[in-house]
Amino acid sequence: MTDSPPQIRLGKRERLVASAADLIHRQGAAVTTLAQVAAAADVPLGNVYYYFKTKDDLIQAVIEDRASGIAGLLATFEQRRTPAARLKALARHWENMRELIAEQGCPIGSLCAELSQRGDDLGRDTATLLRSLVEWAAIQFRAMGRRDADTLAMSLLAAVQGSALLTNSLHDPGIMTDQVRTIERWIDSLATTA
Amino acid sequence: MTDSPPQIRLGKRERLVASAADLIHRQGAAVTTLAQVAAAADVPLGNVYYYFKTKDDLIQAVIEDRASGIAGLLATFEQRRTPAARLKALARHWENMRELIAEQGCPIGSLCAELSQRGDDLGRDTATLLRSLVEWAAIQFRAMGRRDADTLAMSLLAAVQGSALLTNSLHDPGIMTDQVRTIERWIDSLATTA
DNA sequence: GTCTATAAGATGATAGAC
DNA sequence: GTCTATCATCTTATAGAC
Repeated sequence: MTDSPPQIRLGKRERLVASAADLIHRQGAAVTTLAQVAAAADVPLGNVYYYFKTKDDLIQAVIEDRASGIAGLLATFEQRRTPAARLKALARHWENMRELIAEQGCPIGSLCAELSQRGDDLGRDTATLLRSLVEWAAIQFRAMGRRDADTLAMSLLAAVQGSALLTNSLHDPGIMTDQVRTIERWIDSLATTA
Repeated sequence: MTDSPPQIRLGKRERLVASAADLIHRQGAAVTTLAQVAAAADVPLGNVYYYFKTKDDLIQAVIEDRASGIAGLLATFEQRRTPAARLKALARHWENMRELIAEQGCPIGSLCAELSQRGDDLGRDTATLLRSLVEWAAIQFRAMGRRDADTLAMSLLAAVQGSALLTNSLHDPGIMTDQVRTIERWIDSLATTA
Protein backbone atom coordinates (compact mmCIF):
# COMPACT_ATOMS: atom_id res chain seq x y z
CA MET A 1 0.00 0.00 0.00
CA THR A 2 2.62 2.51 1.01
CA ASP A 3 4.66 3.70 -1.94
CA SER A 4 8.16 2.72 -1.01
CA PRO A 5 10.91 3.88 -3.36
CA PRO A 6 11.74 0.94 -5.60
CA GLN A 7 14.08 -1.38 -3.75
CA ILE A 8 17.04 -2.01 -6.00
CA ARG A 9 17.90 -5.39 -4.46
CA LEU A 10 14.77 -7.21 -5.55
CA GLY A 11 14.50 -9.35 -8.66
CA LYS A 12 14.14 -7.50 -11.93
CA ARG A 13 10.48 -8.30 -12.29
CA GLU A 14 9.75 -7.01 -8.80
CA ARG A 15 11.82 -3.90 -9.43
CA LEU A 16 9.91 -3.18 -12.62
CA VAL A 17 6.55 -3.53 -10.88
CA ALA A 18 7.66 -1.36 -7.96
CA SER A 19 9.00 1.36 -10.25
CA ALA A 20 5.91 1.23 -12.43
CA ALA A 21 3.63 1.49 -9.39
CA ASP A 22 5.53 4.51 -8.15
CA LEU A 23 5.62 6.30 -11.51
CA ILE A 24 1.99 5.53 -12.29
CA HIS A 25 0.96 6.88 -8.90
CA ARG A 26 3.00 10.02 -9.49
CA GLN A 27 2.00 10.87 -13.07
CA GLY A 28 -0.68 8.45 -14.19
CA ALA A 29 -0.50 5.32 -16.32
CA ALA A 30 -1.02 7.01 -19.69
CA VAL A 31 1.95 9.37 -19.46
CA THR A 32 4.28 6.87 -17.80
CA THR A 33 6.60 5.42 -20.45
CA LEU A 34 8.32 2.07 -20.40
CA ALA A 35 11.61 3.92 -20.79
CA GLN A 36 10.96 5.73 -17.50
CA VAL A 37 10.02 2.52 -15.73
CA ALA A 38 13.08 0.70 -17.08
CA ALA A 39 15.39 3.52 -16.04
CA ALA A 40 13.89 3.74 -12.53
CA ALA A 41 14.20 -0.04 -12.10
CA ASP A 42 17.72 -0.02 -13.55
CA VAL A 43 16.77 -2.50 -16.25
CA PRO A 44 17.54 -2.06 -19.97
CA LEU A 45 14.50 -1.00 -21.95
CA GLY A 46 14.49 -3.99 -24.27
CA ASN A 47 14.60 -6.36 -21.33
CA VAL A 48 11.23 -5.14 -20.03
CA TYR A 49 9.54 -7.18 -22.75
CA TYR A 50 11.04 -10.39 -21.46
CA TYR A 51 9.01 -9.98 -18.26
CA PHE A 52 5.92 -8.25 -19.68
CA LYS A 53 4.65 -8.81 -23.20
CA THR A 54 2.98 -5.37 -23.38
CA LYS A 55 2.70 -2.17 -21.39
CA ASP A 56 -0.80 -3.20 -20.35
CA ASP A 57 0.64 -6.41 -18.92
CA LEU A 58 2.91 -4.35 -16.70
CA ILE A 59 0.00 -2.16 -15.58
CA GLN A 60 -1.92 -5.35 -14.82
CA ALA A 61 0.94 -6.47 -12.58
CA VAL A 62 0.79 -3.12 -10.78
CA ILE A 63 -2.92 -3.59 -10.15
CA GLU A 64 -2.28 -7.06 -8.72
CA ASP A 65 0.45 -5.59 -6.52
CA ARG A 66 -2.02 -3.03 -5.18
CA ALA A 67 -4.58 -5.79 -4.62
CA SER A 68 -2.24 -7.79 -2.43
CA GLY A 69 -1.29 -4.58 -0.62
CA ILE A 70 -4.95 -4.01 0.19
CA ALA A 71 -5.39 -7.61 1.33
CA GLY A 72 -2.44 -7.25 3.68
CA LEU A 73 -3.76 -3.98 5.02
CA LEU A 74 -7.23 -5.37 5.74
CA ALA A 75 -5.65 -8.40 7.44
CA THR A 76 -3.92 -5.97 9.81
CA PHE A 77 -7.20 -4.28 10.69
CA GLU A 78 -8.86 -7.61 11.45
CA GLN A 79 -6.91 -7.76 14.69
CA ARG A 80 -8.96 -4.92 16.18
CA ARG A 81 -11.61 -6.15 18.59
CA THR A 82 -14.72 -4.29 17.39
CA PRO A 83 -16.03 -3.62 13.88
CA ALA A 84 -16.11 0.10 14.64
CA ALA A 85 -12.43 0.00 15.60
CA ARG A 86 -11.64 -1.79 12.33
CA LEU A 87 -13.48 0.79 10.26
CA LYS A 88 -11.78 3.66 12.08
CA ALA A 89 -8.42 2.00 11.50
CA LEU A 90 -9.21 1.95 7.79
CA ALA A 91 -10.03 5.66 7.76
CA ARG A 92 -6.94 6.45 9.82
CA HIS A 93 -4.78 4.70 7.26
CA TRP A 94 -5.63 7.41 4.72
CA GLU A 95 -4.98 10.03 7.36
CA ASN A 96 -1.50 8.56 7.87
CA MET A 97 -0.89 8.86 4.13
CA ARG A 98 -2.05 12.50 4.05
CA GLU A 99 1.28 13.99 2.95
CA LEU A 100 1.65 11.49 0.13
CA ILE A 101 -1.97 12.01 -0.91
CA ALA A 102 -1.57 15.79 -0.95
CA GLU A 103 1.40 15.45 -3.30
CA GLN A 104 0.45 12.51 -5.47
CA GLY A 105 -3.13 11.49 -4.70
CA CYS A 106 -4.48 8.19 -3.40
CA PRO A 107 -2.69 5.28 -5.10
CA ILE A 108 -5.95 3.36 -5.44
CA GLY A 109 -8.27 6.24 -6.23
CA SER A 110 -6.08 7.75 -8.96
CA LEU A 111 -5.66 4.38 -10.62
CA CYS A 112 -9.40 3.73 -10.57
CA ALA A 113 -10.23 7.22 -11.82
CA GLU A 114 -7.87 6.82 -14.77
CA LEU A 115 -8.45 3.20 -15.76
CA SER A 116 -12.16 2.80 -15.01
CA GLN A 117 -13.03 4.72 -18.14
CA ARG A 118 -11.35 2.10 -20.27
CA GLY A 119 -13.79 -0.59 -21.25
CA ASP A 120 -11.22 -3.39 -21.24
CA ASP A 121 -10.09 -5.91 -18.64
CA LEU A 122 -7.73 -3.42 -17.05
CA GLY A 123 -10.65 -1.18 -16.19
CA ARG A 124 -12.57 -4.04 -14.65
CA ASP A 125 -9.60 -5.29 -12.63
CA THR A 126 -8.92 -1.83 -11.26
CA ALA A 127 -12.49 -1.50 -10.07
CA THR A 128 -11.98 -4.68 -8.06
CA LEU A 129 -9.57 -2.75 -5.81
CA LEU A 130 -12.30 -0.38 -4.66
CA ARG A 131 -14.89 -3.13 -4.57
CA SER A 132 -12.82 -5.21 -2.14
CA LEU A 133 -12.61 -2.25 0.22
CA VAL A 134 -16.33 -1.57 0.00
CA GLU A 135 -17.18 -5.20 0.64
CA TRP A 136 -14.87 -5.44 3.62
CA ALA A 137 -16.43 -2.29 5.11
CA ALA A 138 -19.91 -3.67 4.51
CA ILE A 139 -19.01 -6.78 6.51
CA GLN A 140 -17.94 -4.59 9.42
CA PHE A 141 -21.11 -2.49 9.32
CA ARG A 142 -23.16 -5.67 9.20
CA ALA A 143 -21.30 -6.94 12.27
CA MET A 144 -22.42 -3.72 13.95
CA GLY A 145 -25.98 -4.80 13.32
CA ARG A 146 -26.68 -2.30 10.56
CA ARG A 147 -29.24 -3.32 7.97
CA ASP A 148 -28.02 -0.56 5.64
CA ALA A 149 -24.47 -1.87 5.70
CA ASP A 150 -23.98 -1.64 1.93
CA THR A 151 -24.99 2.00 1.71
CA LEU A 152 -22.89 2.84 4.78
CA ALA A 153 -19.88 1.09 3.27
CA MET A 154 -20.27 3.13 0.08
CA SER A 155 -20.57 6.31 2.16
CA LEU A 156 -17.38 5.48 4.03
CA LEU A 157 -15.34 4.80 0.92
CA ALA A 158 -16.87 7.78 -0.87
CA ALA A 159 -15.91 10.01 2.05
CA VAL A 160 -12.36 8.66 2.13
CA GLN A 161 -11.85 8.82 -1.64
CA GLY A 162 -13.52 12.21 -2.01
CA SER A 163 -11.39 13.60 0.80
CA ALA A 164 -8.30 12.22 -0.90
CA LEU A 165 -9.30 13.90 -4.17
CA LEU A 166 -9.78 17.25 -2.45
CA THR A 167 -6.59 16.82 -0.44
CA ASN A 168 -4.66 16.19 -3.64
CA SER A 169 -6.31 18.85 -5.78
CA LEU A 170 -5.94 21.56 -3.18
CA HIS A 171 -2.59 20.19 -2.03
CA ASP A 172 -3.57 20.45 1.63
CA PRO A 173 -2.99 17.43 3.93
CA GLY A 174 -5.02 19.21 6.60
CA ILE A 175 -8.17 18.39 4.64
CA MET A 176 -7.53 14.66 5.05
CA THR A 177 -6.91 15.07 8.80
CA ASP A 178 -10.04 17.12 9.24
CA GLN A 179 -12.27 14.79 7.25
CA VAL A 180 -10.99 11.60 8.86
CA ARG A 181 -11.78 13.10 12.25
CA THR A 182 -15.34 13.69 11.04
CA ILE A 183 -15.52 10.15 9.68
CA GLU A 184 -14.37 8.66 12.99
CA ARG A 185 -17.04 10.59 14.89
CA TRP A 186 -19.62 9.38 12.37
CA ILE A 187 -18.58 5.74 12.92
CA ASP A 188 -18.74 6.21 16.68
CA SER A 189 -22.24 7.65 16.43
CA LEU A 190 -23.35 4.63 14.39
CA ALA A 191 -21.84 2.26 16.95
CA THR A 192 -23.73 3.77 19.85
CA THR A 193 -27.09 4.14 18.12
CA ALA A 194 -27.15 0.62 16.68
CA MET B 1 -21.76 21.53 -17.12
CA THR B 2 -23.68 18.91 -19.03
CA ASP B 3 -21.59 17.36 -21.76
CA SER B 4 -23.57 18.13 -24.86
CA PRO B 5 -22.32 16.58 -28.07
CA PRO B 6 -20.26 19.23 -29.86
CA GLN B 7 -22.62 21.54 -31.70
CA ILE B 8 -21.44 21.73 -35.27
CA ARG B 9 -22.92 25.15 -35.91
CA LEU B 10 -20.77 27.10 -33.50
CA GLY B 11 -17.61 28.95 -34.44
CA LYS B 12 -14.52 26.84 -34.96
CA ARG B 13 -12.94 27.86 -31.70
CA GLU B 14 -16.10 26.96 -29.78
CA ARG B 15 -16.37 23.65 -31.62
CA LEU B 16 -12.78 22.80 -30.77
CA VAL B 17 -13.31 23.55 -27.08
CA ALA B 18 -16.57 21.57 -26.99
CA SER B 19 -15.01 18.57 -28.71
CA ALA B 20 -11.94 18.72 -26.50
CA ALA B 21 -14.09 18.92 -23.36
CA ASP B 22 -16.07 15.89 -24.47
CA LEU B 23 -13.06 13.79 -25.43
CA ILE B 24 -11.09 14.74 -22.32
CA HIS B 25 -14.05 13.82 -20.16
CA ARG B 26 -14.34 10.50 -21.96
CA GLN B 27 -10.73 9.38 -22.06
CA GLY B 28 -8.62 11.86 -20.13
CA ALA B 29 -6.47 14.76 -21.28
CA ALA B 30 -3.23 12.80 -21.70
CA VAL B 31 -4.55 10.27 -24.18
CA THR B 32 -6.69 12.75 -26.11
CA THR B 33 -4.85 13.80 -29.27
CA LEU B 34 -5.26 16.99 -31.21
CA ALA B 35 -6.06 14.90 -34.26
CA GLN B 36 -9.07 13.42 -32.42
CA VAL B 37 -10.24 16.84 -31.31
CA ALA B 38 -9.85 18.31 -34.78
CA ALA B 39 -11.75 15.43 -36.36
CA ALA B 40 -14.59 15.65 -33.82
CA ALA B 41 -14.85 19.40 -34.34
CA ASP B 42 -14.61 18.99 -38.11
CA VAL B 43 -11.61 21.30 -38.31
CA PRO B 44 -8.39 20.45 -40.17
CA LEU B 45 -5.58 19.45 -37.79
CA GLY B 46 -3.19 22.18 -38.82
CA ASN B 47 -5.86 24.80 -38.21
CA VAL B 48 -6.08 23.97 -34.53
CA TYR B 49 -2.86 25.87 -34.00
CA TYR B 50 -4.37 29.04 -35.34
CA TYR B 51 -6.73 29.08 -32.36
CA PHE B 52 -4.51 27.46 -29.72
CA LYS B 53 -0.74 27.79 -29.66
CA THR B 54 -0.24 24.47 -27.84
CA LYS B 55 -2.25 21.49 -26.63
CA ASP B 56 -2.03 22.87 -23.10
CA ASP B 57 -3.62 26.09 -24.32
CA LEU B 58 -6.59 24.07 -25.55
CA ILE B 59 -6.85 22.23 -22.24
CA GLN B 60 -6.72 25.59 -20.50
CA ALA B 61 -9.69 26.71 -22.60
CA VAL B 62 -11.57 23.57 -21.57
CA ILE B 63 -10.92 24.37 -17.91
CA GLU B 64 -12.24 27.90 -18.41
CA ASP B 65 -15.30 26.46 -20.13
CA ARG B 66 -15.93 24.22 -17.11
CA ALA B 67 -15.43 27.19 -14.81
CA SER B 68 -18.11 29.24 -16.52
CA GLY B 69 -20.36 26.17 -16.51
CA ILE B 70 -19.97 25.94 -12.75
CA ALA B 71 -20.65 29.64 -12.33
CA GLY B 72 -23.84 29.31 -14.32
CA LEU B 73 -24.90 26.30 -12.33
CA LEU B 74 -24.38 27.99 -8.98
CA ALA B 75 -26.27 31.04 -10.22
CA THR B 76 -29.24 28.75 -10.85
CA PHE B 77 -29.12 27.39 -7.32
CA GLU B 78 -29.05 30.88 -5.83
CA GLN B 79 -32.76 31.21 -6.67
CA ARG B 80 -33.69 28.69 -3.97
CA ARG B 81 -35.00 30.31 -0.83
CA THR B 82 -32.98 28.58 1.92
CA PRO B 83 -29.29 27.68 2.11
CA ALA B 84 -30.23 24.04 2.78
CA ALA B 85 -32.34 23.97 -0.39
CA ARG B 86 -29.39 25.39 -2.36
CA LEU B 87 -27.02 22.75 -1.02
CA LYS B 88 -29.48 19.97 -1.76
CA ALA B 89 -29.90 21.31 -5.29
CA LEU B 90 -26.14 21.06 -5.72
CA ALA B 91 -26.12 17.43 -4.61
CA ARG B 92 -29.11 16.63 -6.77
CA HIS B 93 -27.28 17.98 -9.80
CA TRP B 94 -24.80 15.11 -9.53
CA GLU B 95 -27.68 12.72 -9.07
CA ASN B 96 -29.18 13.98 -12.32
CA MET B 97 -25.87 13.26 -14.06
CA ARG B 98 -25.68 9.72 -12.65
CA GLU B 99 -25.82 7.91 -15.99
CA LEU B 100 -23.10 10.09 -17.50
CA ILE B 101 -20.99 9.72 -14.35
CA ALA B 102 -21.35 5.94 -14.37
CA GLU B 103 -20.08 5.85 -17.95
CA GLN B 104 -17.52 8.61 -18.03
CA GLY B 105 -17.00 9.94 -14.51
CA CYS B 106 -17.56 13.44 -13.14
CA PRO B 107 -16.33 16.04 -15.66
CA ILE B 108 -14.83 18.15 -12.89
CA GLY B 109 -13.51 15.37 -10.66
CA SER B 110 -11.77 13.46 -13.44
CA LEU B 111 -10.11 16.61 -14.70
CA CYS B 112 -8.88 17.53 -11.22
CA ALA B 113 -7.68 14.00 -10.50
CA GLU B 114 -5.65 13.94 -13.68
CA LEU B 115 -4.27 17.47 -13.80
CA SER B 116 -3.75 18.23 -10.13
CA GLN B 117 -0.66 16.06 -10.10
CA ARG B 118 0.98 18.37 -12.62
CA GLY B 119 2.89 21.10 -10.88
CA ASP B 120 2.22 23.71 -13.56
CA ASP B 121 -0.42 26.38 -14.07
CA LEU B 122 -2.85 23.89 -15.54
CA GLY B 123 -2.86 21.94 -12.28
CA ARG B 124 -3.50 25.08 -10.28
CA ASP B 125 -6.27 26.30 -12.57
CA THR B 126 -8.05 22.95 -12.43
CA ALA B 127 -8.02 22.98 -8.64
CA THR B 128 -9.84 26.30 -8.80
CA LEU B 129 -12.89 24.45 -10.17
CA LEU B 130 -13.26 22.38 -7.01
CA ARG B 131 -12.29 25.31 -4.80
CA SER B 132 -15.11 27.46 -6.19
CA LEU B 133 -17.63 24.74 -5.35
CA VAL B 134 -16.25 24.30 -1.83
CA GLU B 135 -16.31 28.04 -1.18
CA TRP B 136 -19.88 28.38 -2.44
CA ALA B 137 -20.98 25.51 -0.19
CA ALA B 138 -19.19 27.08 2.77
CA ILE B 139 -21.14 30.29 2.26
CA GLN B 140 -24.40 28.32 2.39
CA PHE B 141 -23.43 26.46 5.57
CA ARG B 142 -22.41 29.74 7.14
CA ALA B 143 -25.81 31.16 6.25
CA MET B 144 -27.28 28.21 8.14
CA GLY B 145 -25.44 29.46 11.20
CA ARG B 146 -22.77 26.75 11.21
CA ARG B 147 -19.42 27.71 12.69
CA ASP B 148 -17.82 24.65 11.10
CA ALA B 149 -18.96 25.72 7.62
CA ASP B 150 -15.58 25.10 5.99
CA THR B 151 -15.30 21.53 7.23
CA LEU B 152 -18.91 20.84 6.31
CA ALA B 153 -18.36 22.22 2.80
CA MET B 154 -15.36 19.91 2.37
CA SER B 155 -17.44 16.98 3.62
CA LEU B 156 -20.19 17.74 1.13
CA LEU B 157 -17.87 17.99 -1.86
CA ALA B 158 -15.89 14.97 -0.70
CA ALA B 159 -19.11 12.97 -0.46
CA VAL B 160 -20.24 14.06 -3.91
CA GLN B 161 -16.87 13.51 -5.58
CA GLY B 162 -16.21 10.24 -3.78
CA SER B 163 -19.65 8.97 -4.76
CA ALA B 164 -18.95 9.96 -8.36
CA LEU B 165 -15.66 8.04 -8.29
CA LEU B 166 -17.37 4.92 -6.96
CA THR B 167 -20.27 5.31 -9.38
CA ASN B 168 -17.84 5.50 -12.28
CA SER B 169 -15.46 2.76 -11.14
CA LEU B 170 -18.23 0.30 -10.40
CA HIS B 171 -20.31 1.54 -13.34
CA ASP B 172 -23.47 1.69 -11.21
CA PRO B 173 -25.60 4.88 -11.33
CA GLY B 174 -27.58 3.53 -8.37
CA ILE B 175 -24.65 4.38 -6.13
CA MET B 176 -25.00 8.07 -6.95
CA THR B 177 -28.75 7.99 -6.30
CA ASP B 178 -28.29 6.22 -3.00
CA GLN B 179 -25.52 8.48 -1.76
CA VAL B 180 -27.24 11.72 -2.77
CA ARG B 181 -30.29 10.61 -0.79
CA THR B 182 -28.03 10.15 2.24
CA ILE B 183 -26.43 13.56 1.63
CA GLU B 184 -29.83 15.25 1.44
CA ARG B 185 -30.88 13.71 4.75
CA TRP B 186 -27.60 14.86 6.27
CA ILE B 187 -28.19 18.45 5.11
CA ASP B 188 -31.72 18.36 6.50
CA SER B 189 -30.44 17.14 9.86
CA LEU B 190 -27.96 20.02 9.96
CA ALA B 191 -30.69 22.51 9.10
CA THR B 192 -32.93 21.45 11.97
CA THR B 193 -30.24 21.16 14.64
CA ALA B 194 -28.58 24.50 13.87
C1' DG C 1 -7.96 33.31 -42.08
C1' DT C 2 -7.73 28.51 -43.85
C1' DC C 3 -5.65 24.34 -45.05
C1' DT C 4 -1.96 20.69 -46.78
C1' DA C 5 2.12 18.71 -46.14
C1' DT C 6 5.60 17.55 -43.33
C1' DA C 7 9.27 18.10 -39.93
C1' DA C 8 10.96 16.61 -35.35
C1' DG C 9 10.71 13.87 -31.61
C1' DA C 10 8.96 10.31 -28.65
C1' DT C 11 7.06 5.67 -27.79
C1' DG C 12 5.62 0.82 -27.90
C1' DA C 13 7.40 -3.08 -29.60
C1' DT C 14 10.69 -6.42 -32.16
C1' DA C 15 14.94 -8.68 -34.13
C1' DG C 16 18.76 -10.79 -33.21
C1' DA C 17 23.60 -10.95 -31.17
C1' DC C 18 25.58 -12.70 -27.02
C1' DG D 1 18.16 -15.06 -19.88
C1' DT D 2 20.14 -10.49 -21.09
C1' DC D 3 20.96 -6.55 -23.76
C1' DT D 4 21.76 -3.32 -28.08
C1' DA D 5 20.04 -1.47 -31.93
C1' DT D 6 16.31 -0.24 -34.44
C1' DC D 7 11.62 -0.27 -36.73
C1' DA D 8 7.05 1.51 -37.29
C1' DT D 9 3.89 4.42 -35.61
C1' DC D 10 1.90 8.23 -33.51
C1' DT D 11 1.83 13.07 -31.91
C1' DT D 12 2.91 17.79 -31.30
C1' DA D 13 4.06 21.45 -33.80
C1' DT D 14 5.61 24.30 -37.93
C1' DA D 15 6.25 25.99 -42.81
C1' DG D 16 4.25 27.82 -46.35
C1' DA D 17 0.73 27.72 -50.30
C1' DC D 18 -3.79 29.64 -51.13
